[in-house]
Amino acid sequence: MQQDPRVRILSAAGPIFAEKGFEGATVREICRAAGVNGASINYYFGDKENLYVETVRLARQMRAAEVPMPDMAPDLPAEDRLRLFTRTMLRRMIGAPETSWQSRLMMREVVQPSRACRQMVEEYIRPEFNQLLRILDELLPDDVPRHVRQQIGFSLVGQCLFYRVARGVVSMLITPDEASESYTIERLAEHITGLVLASLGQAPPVGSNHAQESLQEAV
Amino acid sequence: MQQDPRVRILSAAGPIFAEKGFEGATVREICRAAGVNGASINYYFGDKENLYVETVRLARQMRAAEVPMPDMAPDLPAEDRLRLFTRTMLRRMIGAPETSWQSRLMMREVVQPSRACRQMVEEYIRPEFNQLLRILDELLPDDVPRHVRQQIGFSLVGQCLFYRVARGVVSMLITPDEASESYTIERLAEHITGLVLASLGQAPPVGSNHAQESLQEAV
Amino acid sequence: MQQDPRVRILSAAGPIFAEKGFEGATVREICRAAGVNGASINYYFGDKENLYVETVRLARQMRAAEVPMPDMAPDLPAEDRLRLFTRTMLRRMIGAPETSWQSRLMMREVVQPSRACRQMVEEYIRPEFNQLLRILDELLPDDVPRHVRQQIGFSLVGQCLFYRVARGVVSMLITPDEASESYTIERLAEHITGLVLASLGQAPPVGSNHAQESLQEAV
Amino acid sequence: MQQDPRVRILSAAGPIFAEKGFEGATVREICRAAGVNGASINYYFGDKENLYVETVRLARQMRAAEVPMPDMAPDLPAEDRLRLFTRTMLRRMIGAPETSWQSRLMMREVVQPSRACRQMVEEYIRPEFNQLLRILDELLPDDVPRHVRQQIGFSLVGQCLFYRVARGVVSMLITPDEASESYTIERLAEHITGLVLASLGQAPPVGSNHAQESLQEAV
DNA sequence: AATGAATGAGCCTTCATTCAT
DNA sequence: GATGAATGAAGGCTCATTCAT
Repeated sequence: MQQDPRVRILSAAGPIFAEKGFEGATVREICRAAGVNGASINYYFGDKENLYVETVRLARQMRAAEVPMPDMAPDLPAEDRLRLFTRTMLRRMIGAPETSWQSRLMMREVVQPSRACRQMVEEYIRPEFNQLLRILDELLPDDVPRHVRQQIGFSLVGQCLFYRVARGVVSMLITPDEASESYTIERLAEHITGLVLASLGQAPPVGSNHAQESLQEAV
Repeated sequence: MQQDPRVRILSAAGPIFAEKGFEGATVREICRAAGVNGASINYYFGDKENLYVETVRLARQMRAAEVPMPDMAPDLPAEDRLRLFTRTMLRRMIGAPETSWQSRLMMREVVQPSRACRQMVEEYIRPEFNQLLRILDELLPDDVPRHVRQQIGFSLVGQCLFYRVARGVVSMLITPDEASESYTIERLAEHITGLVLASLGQAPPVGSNHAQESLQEAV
Repeated sequence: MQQDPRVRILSAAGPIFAEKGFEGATVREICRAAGVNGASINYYFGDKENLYVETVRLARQMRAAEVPMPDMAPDLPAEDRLRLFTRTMLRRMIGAPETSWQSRLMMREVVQPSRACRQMVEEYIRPEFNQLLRILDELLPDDVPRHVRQQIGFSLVGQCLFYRVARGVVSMLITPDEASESYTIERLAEHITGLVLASLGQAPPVGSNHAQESLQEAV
Repeated sequence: MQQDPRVRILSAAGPIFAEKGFEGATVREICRAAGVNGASINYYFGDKENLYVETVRLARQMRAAEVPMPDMAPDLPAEDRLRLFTRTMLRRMIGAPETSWQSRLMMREVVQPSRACRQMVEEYIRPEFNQLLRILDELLPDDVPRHVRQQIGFSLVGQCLFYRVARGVVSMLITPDEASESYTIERLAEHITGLVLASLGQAPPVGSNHAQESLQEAV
């Protein structure tokens, strides 16, 4: 199928590193899954750590390509752009379980940064965080200091990240019914965006529109 | 010094497991650090995994003991109790760097649950999450559905967790000056509590009081 | 029950050594089975090897006591005494599976002699072999040389031993029905005694009386 | 010298397993004796047990190759074929002391069967036992039941086996002079064959021809 | 006298890596 | 360029034994 051994190795390494971590994964296992010779990793990537870094890079690229941050028309209201941003983040975090190894692997890097982290931050996280800050700029008065804008951004990102990072714990704290009913990407995006906008005075308080929510659902 | 070998092993294992994870840590390394015989782990704990579980348990106990959730007077306004809750969480997350292995280890369990996670959730996380929900009950109308209350709770917890989980990434996105100036536990607690309360309509919008903030700082 | 720890250890060690051999058995296992402290073996017997030697000695003593070579009235025909001898050997070898650990352990010593073997030969095997030789003396002309008498004795003993030593192989070569039907102690004793006596001209040829056998069975 | 590491390992493992058994032997020891890396056994054989099974298989093959059961001309009298059979068995058991590890190892399997035993029985022992039964068929009336034929076969095999299995004990019961004089392979084969044939009525009683024996010896 | 705690040596196995081809 | 064979180092764990009490 895929004939470039480099790509085959990377594709095989991704899910394995994501599931077992750098230490837990073995080169043998990866080589077997990739259908290549046991010495190939050292041949193509030098050593295991280098392969790991490259795999993280690939994960980032695939994630950005598969779930790109949508082009946001400049005339779109900032509230809607914030909603789009949140929904995209959540999609990356908890959507598409069959390819979720990418976000899972990147999560590992965020939680325990290795050599692969710096690059991921500079080429992926910082640009998108700046994009988020630009959206917030339109929702905030000009004299709000920089660190406050950052922290609001972190608040939004943190809420999204939570459902990826603490997935296991969340599933212990809620019922399966609640999970399938109220913890979908759409619902969570709505909640998080609504909470942040409400905190900025740009939306009604959270909890005040539950009746309407129910009403909407009924429609 | 410490004479109980069990305790010495656990104390030595904590930072090592926290830093390198279960797979990355070796029993030899832990034994050397604890100054005990190489067979002691198997003697006292049966095997490595059991030691790991016990270490996670100890981490939870130490964390809960060092930074206990303060007793909250029933007559204290719910806003203040929410502020206390947030501040305590943040203290546990990012305070006391010399003992931060406990939270780091627990973070690992949250991110990648093992056998040790279930117990941690039941004995530590769920009770405190319920405490948070009770505080929110007082801040929300009665007809707000359960899942909304949960999600508001997760929003608050997620923001706190973020500064622990994404600590490395945050430090790449902000300057050291910003970190020491505006990312203290107090400031972050104020921000997060303010954001959540504002989103509930119980506090002025975030960003609206920056002038007062600057004023206070000047004093 | 048994209060002498030495005896308890020996009784526990017997079946374990018999089943797993010296290397395969562990002192922990023996101590647990005996219900004594893990250091008891070293305390009472010095080391594991010494315990093994003592266990072999005990096995010999128990075997001789439980299945003693019957007193043979001097007026009993030599043929009958030979039959008795053979039956006793077979009983020790393959009878009473619940207590057969003794013969099993002694078998190990015969096959791979250790320090415990010499004594077992002198105090147990040689006297009984001499007893066998005296029976044969009565069945053989005076001028048969000593080595022939020995070899006839070895032939008889070897046939008995075979069903213990090669028990596993025999059970693969015959059917379970054959085993329970024709490989009982009685049948085998009859066969072996008959074969030896026939070879000495003191009994009809083996295979010549099968009709009578069947006849007897029918009765 | 020998360049195939597999063969070197097997050759080194044979004597060690034969002497110390599966448990007693260590892979380190075998690797050192074979002059190969300590990981080679796992590399070539998977694990220690597999090496053991392969070593037993090799022992069987070498033994069969070194002392093959001779082709027996169909016109050769059954008595002579029985004599040949016995002599070959004894040669394998106690001949060629310098390569006796093969028979010793096989003895271990007979006495305490492991996973390697079944194969040894099916590919080696059963075919030759059947060969023996066919010889006996010619010496016995047709109406002798199957189990009697088997037991006569076991009687012959058991006598041969005895001198291997109980080698140590035999050497304690007889004098060195007797051993070198009357316990040679030839003499023992003659004795055992003679005893079995006599028991079938196909030869003069054992002990009746001692004079002729002495006479023959004198020639 | 007898034992619970503790230990050093050694076990088999797996690992990422190297090297001759 | 690419690989199958082979390896040194280290892994977790079990063992018989010791020693202070």
